Amino acid sequence: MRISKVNKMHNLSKNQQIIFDLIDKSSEPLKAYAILFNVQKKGIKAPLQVYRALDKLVEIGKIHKIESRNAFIACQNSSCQVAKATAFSICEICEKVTEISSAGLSKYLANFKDKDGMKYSKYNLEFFGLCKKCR
Amino acid sequence: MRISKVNKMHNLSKNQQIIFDLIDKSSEPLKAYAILFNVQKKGIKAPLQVYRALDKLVEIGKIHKIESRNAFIACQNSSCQVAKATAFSICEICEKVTEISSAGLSKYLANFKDKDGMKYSKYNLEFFGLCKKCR
DNA sequence: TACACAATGTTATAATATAACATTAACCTA
DNA sequence: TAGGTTAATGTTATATTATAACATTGTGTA
Repeated sequence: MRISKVNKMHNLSKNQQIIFDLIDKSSEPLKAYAILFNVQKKGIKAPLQVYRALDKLVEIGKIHKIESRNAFIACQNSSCQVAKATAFSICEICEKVTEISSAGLSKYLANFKDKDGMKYSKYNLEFFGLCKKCR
Repeated sequence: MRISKVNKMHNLSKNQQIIFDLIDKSSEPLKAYAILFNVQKKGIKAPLQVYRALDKLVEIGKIHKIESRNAFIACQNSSCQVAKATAFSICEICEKVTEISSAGLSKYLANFKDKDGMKYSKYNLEFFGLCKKCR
């Protein structure tokens, strides 16, 4: 069965798949050079190969970048197709990161208008605090 | 009149003041090495001098870091003493950044609880879209 | 004065990310 | 299925962002 253009799946390329698998099975966000180190045995030798795969994976929403940490985490939200509305909680002690999926929050932010009545197409929110274990 | 310990003002040091002034008069967020270039004539020669001043200024809430851009902007919100609750709008074309001060938004986020009932002490929110001019 | 702490100065280096260019693979369509 | 198009890859070099380590100086206060 052919995949139609409209519903086109994001079939990952070789490098993209290797890097996604690594991030997906990681229990914590991974940094680009940690990824590089881990995939060198699979033939990915250069930073640029990693960054290109990361860029694509972010673009299609399979992973997200935690901006305050320069690290990447797999999308936890099965319905998230594009990286356009993301929220995370970050523990300042153990650095555990969790993707927040709250219908209320995302609705509130998607509808938020600034003073000029401006709405935004995209957002990223990072909460900081202490996780249950670290309190 | 002496300044009491409790109400201590943040008297900026020489380097902190130089760097704050530069950021404060800038119409756009500044990157660390752009700052370095600009203050070399004032005797600040090394990246570390810049980063140390930036760290302190962020800590006391005089400036904020725009995480997605690795750039720094002066706090627009006169009541903001600490960098614990920040929100910005970022134009994806002209890169104009504005600090959002919305009582509704900050109240909503300050009171936001995740699925486990967890509240957070701090957050950073970045909205992306097109500014008035760029639409 | 002298103690404590914050800030500075300096050199070196670590960590994060992109430029530029050549090549190969995958996909579509005529 | 040939040929054009785009995405992905490989590779070397380099740009950008940030911190380590250590010595010194300034500042407030007991």
